[in-house]
Amino acid sequence: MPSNAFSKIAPRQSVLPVNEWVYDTLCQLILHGEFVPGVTLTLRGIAESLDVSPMPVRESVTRLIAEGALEVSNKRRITVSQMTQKKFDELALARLSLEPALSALALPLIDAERLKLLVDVDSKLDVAISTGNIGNYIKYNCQFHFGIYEASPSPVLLPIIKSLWLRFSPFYRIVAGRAGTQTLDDYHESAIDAIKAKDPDALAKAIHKDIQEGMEMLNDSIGKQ
Amino acid sequence: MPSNAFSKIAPRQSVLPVNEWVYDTLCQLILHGEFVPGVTLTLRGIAESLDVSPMPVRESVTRLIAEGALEVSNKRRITVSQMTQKKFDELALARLSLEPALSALALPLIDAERLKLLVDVDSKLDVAISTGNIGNYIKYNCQFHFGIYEASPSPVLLPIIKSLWLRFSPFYRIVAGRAGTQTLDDYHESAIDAIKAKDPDALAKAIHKDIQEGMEMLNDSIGKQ
DNA sequence: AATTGAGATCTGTGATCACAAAATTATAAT
DNA sequence: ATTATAATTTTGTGATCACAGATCTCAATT
Repeated sequence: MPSNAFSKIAPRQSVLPVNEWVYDTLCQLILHGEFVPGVTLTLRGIAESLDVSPMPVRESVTRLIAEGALEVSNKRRITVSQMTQKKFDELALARLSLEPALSALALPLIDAERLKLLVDVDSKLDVAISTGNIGNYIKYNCQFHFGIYEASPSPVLLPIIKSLWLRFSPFYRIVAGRAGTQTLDDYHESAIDAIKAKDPDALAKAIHKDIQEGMEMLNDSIGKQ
Repeated sequence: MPSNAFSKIAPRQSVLPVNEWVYDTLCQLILHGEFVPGVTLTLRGIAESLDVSPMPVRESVTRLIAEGALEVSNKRRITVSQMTQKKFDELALARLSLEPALSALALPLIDAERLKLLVDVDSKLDVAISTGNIGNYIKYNCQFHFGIYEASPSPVLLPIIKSLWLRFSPFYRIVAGRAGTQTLDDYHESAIDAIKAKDPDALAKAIHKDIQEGMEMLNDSIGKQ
């Protein structure tokens, strides 16, 4: 029997093509930190866990490898990407270069409804911090950032930024899980203020600071995974 | 009979896995401007042109779609990505943010041999400009830039930058082909000078200017493809 | 000449099989 | 008990088939 990658996945209901549903599901699992860096996955194992045939899994995994979320090891074994100092530095550089810029582009497209959503997500994030719920912290932090970015239907920047998140999220989860939420802070307030003030530069700066603080916190833990 | 995507491809000799050979081949064709934006491709057509089975083509095309080089249209038809103003602006932003930075990172790793190669490629590029050989211009311009970037084995920045090039290269070829080489300039000299002087900031600035000039030249042609 | 529509063909997606290389387990030898 | 070796299973890759939806062909009709 093929090794099980995970279990207890919500069954497919949507009318999306199977491979897209598989891809989205795997993305969510990765972004929310459900995959441990270094763990090896198998096509048949994922297929069984998701109750689909190996074929659409193969296509999704190929995509995720292209996006750097998964890696194919030495002798063709699929693994969840591990963090290295070099990768980390480049991820930080790319995030700091692109995410503040996209925030500024997206700001004019954030309407009242989306702002409300962001405020709501941020309050849930505060709850997650104070109650020590790492899983929710990861999830709501992701939702907050992409809640801003996705206001702009960016055909280039958004997929690239998503690929950056796919790369560091597994590592993020491990580190945050070990350190606990007491080391985490919420730098999103100034971002919300900037959105309310409709000030793109201020938003870019707030996101920049948020990323920098977060990545600095992570930086000490590289190699100690 | 399936439609032929192209013809006259060098047969496979290498010992790479078939899918990687197919991927590399398609990348080169795209980067060198052999694919016309908007053209639809078919898995079976590519497979026949490359004399391989459809399976490895499928995998390669999936990768290229994930990287934005190809697109799957409205009703699942594979096409070479077309340029839009929004895409173009984001590509320019991303290139200007990442490529100068990677240049600076790579500079300390450029040895004498690589410098010699860069000088050589640049002189070939000058010949291509003066003789009006667009194809060679595209090729050597690509080789010059990646000749710098690849000095640093960057696990994150390099693949992302490659994906940026895959997205604009088909468009680049069309525009350059219509305008002719008389509108093209060679801004690589100051980059070479900066490398010789081992001055990362100067190299970053030179690459920045090179990208800016090139993208500005392209900007007027959007939508007139 | 332009339009329509039925039949044929092509295309992406998913399923299944085959296979060699790798990994795991079982067995034997010291 | 530990190591060496043989047998078995698992895994990614490639090939082939099935199929529904899209596309194309081309004659019939207006």
